[in-house]
Amino acid sequence: MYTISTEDFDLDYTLDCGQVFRWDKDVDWWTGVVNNAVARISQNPKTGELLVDSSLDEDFFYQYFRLDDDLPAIFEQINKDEHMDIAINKYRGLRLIRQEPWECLISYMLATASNIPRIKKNISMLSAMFGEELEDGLYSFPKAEDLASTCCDDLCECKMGFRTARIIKAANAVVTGDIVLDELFRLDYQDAKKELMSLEGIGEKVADCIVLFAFDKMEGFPVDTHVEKIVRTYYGDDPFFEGKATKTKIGNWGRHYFGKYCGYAQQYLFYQKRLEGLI
DNA sequence: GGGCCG
DNA sequence: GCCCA
Repeated sequence: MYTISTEDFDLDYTLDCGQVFRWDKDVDWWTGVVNNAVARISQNPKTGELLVDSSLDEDFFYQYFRLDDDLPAIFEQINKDEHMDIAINKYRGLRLIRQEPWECLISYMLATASNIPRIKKNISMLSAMFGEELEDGLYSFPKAEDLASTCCDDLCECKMGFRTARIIKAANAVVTGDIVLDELFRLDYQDAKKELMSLEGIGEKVADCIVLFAFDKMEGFPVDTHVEKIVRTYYGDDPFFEGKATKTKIGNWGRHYFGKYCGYAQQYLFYQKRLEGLI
């Protein structure tokens, strides 16, 4: 057990905002599986200090929770209007998480036409069937090899529907080296996205999520149905749109309007809508 | 624009 | 959401 002191970090917002699917809260403690290890974390509401029970060290969580991001500097960049001002003041401390590329890839492929409870269920079933048991009831996320070598019928137990075949294909692409995930760190935003979109089942939105959450591309601005509604409601008359604000136009607008940290802007708007609806 | 799997 | 018609 050890502590990590933090500033501008809210554990609840960060783990609850819908970017990660393997954490659950029980009273004051969040339990999750990350990097093949179990972690239990609670936050002192007064001091912001984290209490951590895990074999993973302080440096790991510093990276994982992006405590290296200068949040005040990021807010200064994205705080373009009263809507963002309200969101960042209300949910201050929400941070993006640096996810593991492989798990993030599969998680967001599963997110297609789904919802957070179901995505969580799918991933937990996937881990229980193909991962390693770390503690009773807690399993590591399966390796690409584990999923590539299974037959469709076994994977169907995980209730992933039409996503099943895509998951197997993606696992095979990773195992054969058809796509090398670590290489994507070296590519810029556009190229990394293009590479991901060569996989079946990955379009604009999913690719944006993956480059933003796993590959450090803060220009990712995923436009799902919620972000589309938010932007149309708050910013739909922006001259940039020249008419109807389509999803692709909204993505380009977000990158342009909020600048290089637009991924943070997207997450604050997204979380606010999930909790409050359109206001 | 409709089908896809729960 | 993605994909294909």
